[in-house]
Amino acid sequence: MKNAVTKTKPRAHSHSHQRQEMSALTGRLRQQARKITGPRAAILEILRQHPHPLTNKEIFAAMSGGQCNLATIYRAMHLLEEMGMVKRFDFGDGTARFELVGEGDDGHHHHLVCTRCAEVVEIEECFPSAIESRIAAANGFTSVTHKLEFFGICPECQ
Amino acid sequence: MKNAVTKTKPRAHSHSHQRQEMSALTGRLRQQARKITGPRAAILEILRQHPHPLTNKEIFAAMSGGQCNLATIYRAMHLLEEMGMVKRFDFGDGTARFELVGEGDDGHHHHLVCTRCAEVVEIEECFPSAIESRIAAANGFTSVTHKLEFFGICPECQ
DNA sequence: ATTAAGATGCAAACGATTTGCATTTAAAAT
DNA sequence: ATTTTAAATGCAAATCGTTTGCATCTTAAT
Ligand SMILES: [Mn+2]
Ligand SMILES: [Mn+2]
Ligand SMILES: [Zn+2]
Ligand SMILES: [Zn+2]
Repeated sequence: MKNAVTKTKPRAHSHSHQRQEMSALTGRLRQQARKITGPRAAILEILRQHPHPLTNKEIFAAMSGGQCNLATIYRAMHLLEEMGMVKRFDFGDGTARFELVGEGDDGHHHHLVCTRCAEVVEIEECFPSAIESRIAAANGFTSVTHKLEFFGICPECQ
Repeated sequence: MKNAVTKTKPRAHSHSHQRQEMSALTGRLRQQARKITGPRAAILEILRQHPHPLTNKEIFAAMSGGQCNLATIYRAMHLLEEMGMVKRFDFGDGTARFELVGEGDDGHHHHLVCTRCAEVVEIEECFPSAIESRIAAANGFTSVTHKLEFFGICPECQ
């Protein structure tokens, strides 16, 4: 039995940031009859080790020797997004960012971004669903969701 | 005396949507030593009569006979944004949208957008400042604000 | 080993936005 | 009213993130 000694139980964040097993990731691809290719494995590996959203260019740069074409990354991110394996985020700078999403998790969460140095903090809080429901009802809308990001100056940059 | 009979007092929205006088708008430009030009007058006039954010292309299309060049609109929107006369919004479709802002108003507010027909509803509610303060404090950030937009299916499209 | 659907690389195409530069113009100065 | 000049415009070319057509490859099933 491992870890028999007292140990702080790891806090499971609502948006699961515990790294996913590579096998679980490739398994999800196989289930959908998609191929496990070099580029895809490399992309998933990079996403796996980053706790914050990455741009396609950042993913591309993170690959040692241009393991694949940038267009391939764009295509892969679309596929992964459709499959619900990654979530797309928009920090308002005209560049999409992607984060790996845990199995069964829809990935909905928010960030606090430093407008000086671009540091990113993962945020647990969400827009109060009671208020959102009220907004939806008041306007006759259904399936209402939201995009929400926070911006400010981080401790380092103040 | 007009309207002597019982009448519902018009609800003043937090983000002033009462149309601004053209003279007030041009006055703000003059104060900053900017010129009142044909294109700028046309742009302000169009923004004045639209309660929802407009894209630059929509503003351009709203001008009868190509009263000005699209690049001029882009430049004007940057100027107006810097001057705090318009607020930029991002609905996540890669196209900026602008809305006229009342004098003294910072224009901060949110929208509910139909993902089927793109109908836009102006929203009064805002992210609870108490929670935002807690998020800022918990992470040592200052000057924290947020971008927030709601998405759903409007009554027509359901 | 064969095969076919799926994936990739590459370059061209795209749409929104920005920019350089010659020309025009609003508004201040005379 | 005329002159003057900083500011603004038009136009075309450039930029940037993203998408796409197509020939070529590769995964994974047969
Ligand atoms: Mn995140
Ligand atoms: Mn609005
Ligand atoms: Zn949320
Ligand atoms: Zn708000």
